[in-house]
Amino acid sequence: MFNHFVKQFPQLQKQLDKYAAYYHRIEVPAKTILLREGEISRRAFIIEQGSLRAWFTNKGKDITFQFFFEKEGVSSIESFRRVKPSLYSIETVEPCVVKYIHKKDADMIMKDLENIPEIREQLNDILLDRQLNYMSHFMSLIRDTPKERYLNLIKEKPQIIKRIPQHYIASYLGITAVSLSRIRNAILK
Amino acid sequence: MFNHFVKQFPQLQKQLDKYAAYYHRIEVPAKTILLREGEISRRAFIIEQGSLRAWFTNKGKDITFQFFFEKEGVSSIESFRRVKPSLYSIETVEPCVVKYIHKKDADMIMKDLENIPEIREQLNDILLDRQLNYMSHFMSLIRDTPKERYLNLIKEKPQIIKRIPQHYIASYLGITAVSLSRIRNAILK
DNA sequence: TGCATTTCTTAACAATTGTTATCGTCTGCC
DNA sequence: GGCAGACGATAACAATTGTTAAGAAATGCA
Repeated sequence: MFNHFVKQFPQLQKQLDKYAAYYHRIEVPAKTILLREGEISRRAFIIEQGSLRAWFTNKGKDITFQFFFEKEGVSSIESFRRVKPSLYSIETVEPCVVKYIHKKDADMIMKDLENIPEIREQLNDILLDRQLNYMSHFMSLIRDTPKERYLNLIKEKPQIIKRIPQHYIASYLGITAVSLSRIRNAILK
Repeated sequence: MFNHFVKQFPQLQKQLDKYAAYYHRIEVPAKTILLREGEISRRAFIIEQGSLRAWFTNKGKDITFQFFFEKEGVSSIESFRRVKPSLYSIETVEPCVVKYIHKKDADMIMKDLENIPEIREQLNDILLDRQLNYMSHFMSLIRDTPKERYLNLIKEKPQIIKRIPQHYIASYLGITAVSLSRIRNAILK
């Protein structure tokens, strides 16, 4: 909920704005961990300014699997909704201004919103969108080579290329930083 | 909806059973295409017996990205719900007995069910489960080597290893059939 | 400005995977 | 039973990616 598709639904956004008083606003430097892997998420975030990444550790290396930018909502959804330890950390990449809401307030708001059938439908649409989003990522990973995925990223999400350090992008593509550097070199011909 | 998580929700299953009359039952041989890539999905399926795969073509090769077995629900969800051309085909792997429901009937049933808050919550849970499922697949693809993914498949989904031809499994793992054969050989030591 | 840290590139070599082709085995079916 | 097609293993070679290391370039901050 409150995820990065919210911005596509102005009507829903309007509803959420009614609850603006429940949001807290903080400014944090780069590399600030907002949620640590293994902890239970008790806050959901919206980015006002800056960028975040979601990452986890595996065999001593950290692997980034998602990036977030302005106006996007961020939470460890399974941890937030189901009150379980998060499988990953959420950390600022750039210095950020973020707003957050506590779980108890979010739950209350959701109870309100779910009584409005129209809003309910939009929330369902958001859930479906997220699912299709992950599905299409998954399909791309088994279909495309790393070079194709990188070219695709340049076309589809240029802000990632411009604003995110390359070694984070490398793990997002499923390769090493060295390999991504070689791919970039090969693209220049 | 009606997906492979339904079986985890007996109460929901009970509700769906009330509408059993809307389901049609068919027996089809192996390699029968139930939905063709590019077509609009007008039916949702439940497998009574047998196995299915979801696949698409890319550069002349076909890539399988999901398998389904008994009691699981199968549909091209974005095509079925949003009335858009499907991004992939759905095809039997083994000879199957499947039940299906027409979209107009499914829509009607959903309208009924959504009025029951308890059921609504379970449907939401199902959507969230699917999302987490794809997310965890995605994380595994950028985290693990093909060999690790294959070993994981043996442990987590042995029915895939036992019942699905190897070259389908290979594309599901994001590698070629030759490479999977080599990995199997290496595992034997 | 200057320094420490982070980020990126490149090289050399090892390991893995892709490609193409061949061959043996299995399977379903008439 | 016999046949055609599907399936899987293997070989040889090309291409890609991983690993480790070193150094250059960029960045942030005191």
